[in-house]
Amino acid sequence: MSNRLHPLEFRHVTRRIPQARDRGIPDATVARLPLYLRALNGLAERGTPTVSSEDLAAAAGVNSAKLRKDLSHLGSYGTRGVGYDVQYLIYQISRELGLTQDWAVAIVGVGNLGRALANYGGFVSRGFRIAGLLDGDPQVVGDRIAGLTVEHADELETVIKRRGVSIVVIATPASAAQQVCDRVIEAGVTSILNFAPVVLSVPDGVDVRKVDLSIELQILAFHEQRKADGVVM
Amino acid sequence: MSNRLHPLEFRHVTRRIPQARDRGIPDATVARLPLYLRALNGLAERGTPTVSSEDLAAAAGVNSAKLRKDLSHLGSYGTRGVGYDVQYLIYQISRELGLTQDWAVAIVGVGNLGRALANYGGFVSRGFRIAGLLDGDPQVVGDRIAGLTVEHADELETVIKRRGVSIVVIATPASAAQQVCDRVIEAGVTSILNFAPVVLSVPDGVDVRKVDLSIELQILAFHEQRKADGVVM
DNA sequence: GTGCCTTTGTGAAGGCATGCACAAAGTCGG
DNA sequence: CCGACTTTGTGCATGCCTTCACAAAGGCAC
Repeated sequence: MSNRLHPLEFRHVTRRIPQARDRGIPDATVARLPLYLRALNGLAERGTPTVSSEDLAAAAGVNSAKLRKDLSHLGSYGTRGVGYDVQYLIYQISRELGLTQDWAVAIVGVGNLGRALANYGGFVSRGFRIAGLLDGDPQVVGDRIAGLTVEHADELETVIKRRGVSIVVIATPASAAQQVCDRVIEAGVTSILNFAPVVLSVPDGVDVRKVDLSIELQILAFHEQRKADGVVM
Repeated sequence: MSNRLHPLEFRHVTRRIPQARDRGIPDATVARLPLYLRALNGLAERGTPTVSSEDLAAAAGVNSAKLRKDLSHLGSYGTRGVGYDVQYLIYQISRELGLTQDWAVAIVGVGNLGRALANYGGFVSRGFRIAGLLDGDPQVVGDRIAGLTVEHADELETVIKRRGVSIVVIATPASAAQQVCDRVIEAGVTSILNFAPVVLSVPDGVDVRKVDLSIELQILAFHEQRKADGVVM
């Protein structure tokens, strides 16, 4: 028996690596940029011309040093003694996040959640255009939702290729999710937002983000129980 | 990701206190427990009696060492050479998360998202009971959704107190969220799941978790843009 | 131009999470 | 009852993230 490293032990290392070759922005930072963007848009609406890291941090609910470090990854866009120009920073963050371009999104699965997503204003207002709604249920196909007609899931590949869809939202039941996932990847999609309560298995190079509504509630329940147990708060 | 401190409050640290007979389970672990639970339920349905950390980790999509370390925080529930008893582990994790008790949840805001949440099966099946649906729009009040009648938001305090609601889901427009938040806290609620795109300001001792659908899309767009820019993957 | 005041950008330290590697512990066939 | 085998639980090293603290930079008043 060898006590050296097994040469084949990198099966589980296939995870996406944040790797710093270019301007490698830390994942934690990327996840907060949308937060800053939202706060900035709020300030812009009120006509605020500039904002300090302290104030912006408060509006976004983070520590100001963290905010400054996050922004420093994008470049040096602040002015010492003054703060950040709101409009300019909005543009820079948007550009970094890729929101200055138009993204075509398809939603697969038009149940309650799919409908809610289709009608959700937060997408359209940020450069995401819903280019297709698809469902496997003939009962639902043909419905008009948010200005779009629901198409049959058979059309998935066609819709993706014809309309240049690059991001797919999976809002199907758990049982259909992996199959849909495989098909959209086969059709060339490499970014997936998954609402189905399953772990999707995907090849390298494909990004999957998962939103699980019940997990959040379970985490809350954990903390709520802690409080009730008489733990010193 | 969690109840963050307000930037101006970090002098008097009232942070989560790990002391007290220290069963202090790391936040990162708590966030994964629901994942393990789901994987275990899948195994239980197929009648699997025991599972190794390797297999369970694969089903949950995590590293097996991480899984073992996570579980070790709950206690020593595995058997060396064999693995974990599926049913027993389900029970232990459920208990730790507080899912063995019944949680009354109220959903405020019955738009598209609120309706989707009310109909979402993942809640009920995990010990969460929807005890109230409320909305400020008289047009919506009286609608029957998921077996419940929508009540007017004026009833918020009454509903919370009479029905023992301990977790509130805010699915209102951004403009109403803070007001709803203040009211439910005043009524004694200390756990809030917020879908409105605003940073809620709450006193210490109140847990807020936030789900923002558009943030996830923006993070995907960031990575998608990176790929398109010809970055080496 | 000078000096003061504000605020950024970042070096450094500490904390937390991750994943490897292995000893300890338990099973199982014979 | 024993020895081989499997798998857990964990010490440890590593790296990322957060936060503090401060020097450097720029604005502004005069």
